[in-house]
Amino acid sequence: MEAAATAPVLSDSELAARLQQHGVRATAQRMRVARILLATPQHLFADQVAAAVRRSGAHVSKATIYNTLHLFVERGLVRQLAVGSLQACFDSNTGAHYHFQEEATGRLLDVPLPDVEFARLPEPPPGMEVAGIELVIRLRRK
Amino acid sequence: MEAAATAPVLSDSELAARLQQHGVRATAQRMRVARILLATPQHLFADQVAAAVRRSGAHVSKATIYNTLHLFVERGLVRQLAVGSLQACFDSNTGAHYHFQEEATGRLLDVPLPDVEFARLPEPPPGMEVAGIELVIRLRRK
DNA sequence: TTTAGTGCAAACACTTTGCAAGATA
DNA sequence: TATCTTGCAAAGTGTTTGCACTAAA
Repeated sequence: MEAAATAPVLSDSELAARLQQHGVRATAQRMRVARILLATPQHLFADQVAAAVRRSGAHVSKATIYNTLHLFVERGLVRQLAVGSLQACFDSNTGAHYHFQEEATGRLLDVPLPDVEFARLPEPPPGMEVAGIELVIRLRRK
Repeated sequence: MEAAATAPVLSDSELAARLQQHGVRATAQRMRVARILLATPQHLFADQVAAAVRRSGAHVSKATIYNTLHLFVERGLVRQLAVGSLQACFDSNTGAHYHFQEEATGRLLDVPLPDVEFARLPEPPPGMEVAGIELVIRLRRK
């Protein structure tokens, strides 16, 4: 087992504190989303968040799911990714990191920042600077 | 000027040959799409292809645009990218390469393969191997 | 009591599909 | 002729919006 080191599970009060730190009021619905997405590092599509909330016994409307996810993105609680599928994917690991992606399933796995090192990177065009680097290593079954 | 080296413009007969080489029959509609997308390296959304075709004086239906683009992808004439926006982007540079992306506009620029070099890459999970590496360097105005 | 948040349904944008008509080998 | 290709319109997805209702500061 190595999960303990990489998947801290946050309690409700820790989650509420986290929302407040980011200027997000901890309403009941937002807490339900936070429990799914923020309590542990996750990569989920909006509909997966909705399904997980429903599975947990509550109902949160589609509009509120999207409102909440966008608010979380805006306040830096979550990062929005564009990977392969045409759905928006929400990543609750907000630290800098990269991804593996299984070709067959689309599933994402985190790659910690120090596992990648660049020996050379291109010069940005004049007047531009690097704002971030997105790296996806696509995987296939051997 | 350096465009000449990186943006070869293909003639109709060269385009037709290219389609045939990939087992794609060169119908009138497919040639119209090929002229837009394949004659020169491009990153275009489906609707941009449709608009460009229309602008060139012809009409090709939405269904045929999509049919053609998917056929091109399937036959390796074009690569489909998922970048930022939730639209499918079609890249007629099929060689291995990476991308710059301007944050503000979403515009893509090619980064030639040799401009990036990795000093370290993560070990794929057991049973998996690397199928490809997607790298997007996001740019902002300095 | 004033502002912020929620939920429904309708609207939207992009993509795919079914099928009849047309083009090609 | 048999097959492939096209185009229209309709249906599907995923996402966003308008607006009345509710909850919170």
